[in-house]
Amino acid sequence: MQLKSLRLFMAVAETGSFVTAANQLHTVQSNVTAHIKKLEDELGVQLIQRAGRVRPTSAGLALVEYAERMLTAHDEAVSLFKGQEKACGRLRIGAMETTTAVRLPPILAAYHAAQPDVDIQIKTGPTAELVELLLDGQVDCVFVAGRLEHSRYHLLKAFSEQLVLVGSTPMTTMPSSQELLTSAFLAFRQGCSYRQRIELLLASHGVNAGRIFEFGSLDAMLGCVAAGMGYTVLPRGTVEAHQHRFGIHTLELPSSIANVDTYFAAFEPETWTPALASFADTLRDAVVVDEPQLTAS
Amino acid sequence: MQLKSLRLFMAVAETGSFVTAANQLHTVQSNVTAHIKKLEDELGVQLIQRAGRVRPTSAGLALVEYAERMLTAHDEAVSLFKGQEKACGRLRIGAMETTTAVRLPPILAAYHAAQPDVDIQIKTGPTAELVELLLDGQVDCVFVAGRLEHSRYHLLKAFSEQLVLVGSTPMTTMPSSQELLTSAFLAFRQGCSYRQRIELLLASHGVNAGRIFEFGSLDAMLGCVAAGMGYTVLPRGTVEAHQHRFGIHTLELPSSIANVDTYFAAFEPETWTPALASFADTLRDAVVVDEPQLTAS
DNA sequence: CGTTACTATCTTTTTTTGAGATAGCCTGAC
DNA sequence: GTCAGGCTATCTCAAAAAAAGATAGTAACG
Repeated sequence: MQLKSLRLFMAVAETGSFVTAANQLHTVQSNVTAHIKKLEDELGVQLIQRAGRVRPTSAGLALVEYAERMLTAHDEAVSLFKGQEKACGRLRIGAMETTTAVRLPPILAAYHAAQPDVDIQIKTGPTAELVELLLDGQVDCVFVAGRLEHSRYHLLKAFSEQLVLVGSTPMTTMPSSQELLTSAFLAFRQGCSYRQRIELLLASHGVNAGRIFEFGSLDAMLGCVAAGMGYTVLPRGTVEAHQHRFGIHTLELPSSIANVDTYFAAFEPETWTPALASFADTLRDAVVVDEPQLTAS
Repeated sequence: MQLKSLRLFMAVAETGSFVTAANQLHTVQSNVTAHIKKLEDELGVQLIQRAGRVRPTSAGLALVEYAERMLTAHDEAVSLFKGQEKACGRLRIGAMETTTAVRLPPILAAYHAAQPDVDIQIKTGPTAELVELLLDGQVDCVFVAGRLEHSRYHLLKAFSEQLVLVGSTPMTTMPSSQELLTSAFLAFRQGCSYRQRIELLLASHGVNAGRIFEFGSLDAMLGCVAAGMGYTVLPRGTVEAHQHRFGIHTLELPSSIANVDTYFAAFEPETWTPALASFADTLRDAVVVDEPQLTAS
């Protein structure tokens, strides 16, 4: 059974004419006869009443319902990839907590305005988990800290973050090694790339990464920092966005530790759905606009 | 886009291997490659990730959902016609009020027991309307009084009915012409073949069919007869089935007027769905069992 | 009774498909 | 690091199928 045959069959059923159906679908009448005959042979039933008026038989009418389902699904699938202008379908994005909270909202808003027919799904997690999700096909693209090693990814530097040390009291200089040793550090759960920076920071001050508490959400973490539970390391933008809600203070870190690039990563563009391709476009536009501001600051 | 290609695509997506997919669908690997490549060309997207593991891309995963819908609809359509043993789908029957009330129930019960997966729909109406429904494709088969003229029908004598005169008082002989002239006759709405019998009966007694009231339902009609509103003519079996509920009495009519055959009519068997074919079988069996009883009585 | 329009059938040409063989590539083991 | 094994892409040839045209037969209409 071929979709082409079903298309012809539906045209005959609707127009009541083999010739008209042939013209509608840009072919000749003998082919319509042949296709319908083949359908009838396959199903072992006469589908079209030829004697007198040309109309679907009982069996034909029964087939119509299924043919409609098949052809509708087919048309939708095609419009998913070949629909002009407006993309549709689904876009699954993986991103870090910090990215999701601060960087993504304006981009998603712009994207949704441009492509209102796309369903957007966000999954958050640390970089390592996100990479797994992408590899596993559970998301279409991810925002991760640092370049991915695999060569078969499409990478785009999306955001440049500056990490700052976050604590509950005002800081002008780096806390002493003693202070660092006795303090707790708060980080996202295993796999968060910022966590590596914390360890790097501690190591540069000759302190072993001892007490690191893991958190699942940004709010919880900042709340605990504000409560004096310890320090954490976060992008400056993220902290600024939350600073009015928590009594927290920041300290600049040396650029070797502070600078973190967030990359947009997906497989090759040839594998992208139009929804994803359009998102990449939106992102590129947003980055171009953002970049000068970042370097200027 | 061909269903065959989608089948292969789904097999590749599920098994993660071109070779395995080829074996599953009894073909060779080069054909799988060709089909998927053609799909990818048509949609302008890479559907399968070949580098490293073979797995569907984002676009491939999006297609999977539509492919499933198409293939499911296809499978259901095929099983509609080629499903072994159990028929499925829908069976739309047209029948007269009297047939529906008395003759059909046991047959439908037997049919439903044999084919539980078939949805049964009954439309009732007078013979002329039923013929229209059948011609119009709104029902798959009908039970009508008398043979249909059109030659391209499949006919089966389903039931032999004996019409009786029904009135509110006990009768031993035919009411007088005077009585008939002053009485009303109750019949189904225009198109009911029994109505012709009433006119035939009146004509045979030299009375013009004057006052004929039309009813839409059997119950209403019998209720009015019982209330002394007038006479009607109905199959004996129908009356007997309702006699305990209404105070009505019957009189045998001359066989030339009394005998009415109810025929099962549908288009040629080649146009039948399995559900309809199975129903015809059930009906044939029921008729064979019933017939001796009818002739014996 | 003839005309017209429609479908079935036959034939030819073109296209597509299926299968086999082979080359290249990646993976995993030693 | 190298080699073997398995996997996919590509090429080729044969077979099958589809498309298009021509023709004949048939039902509807005037």
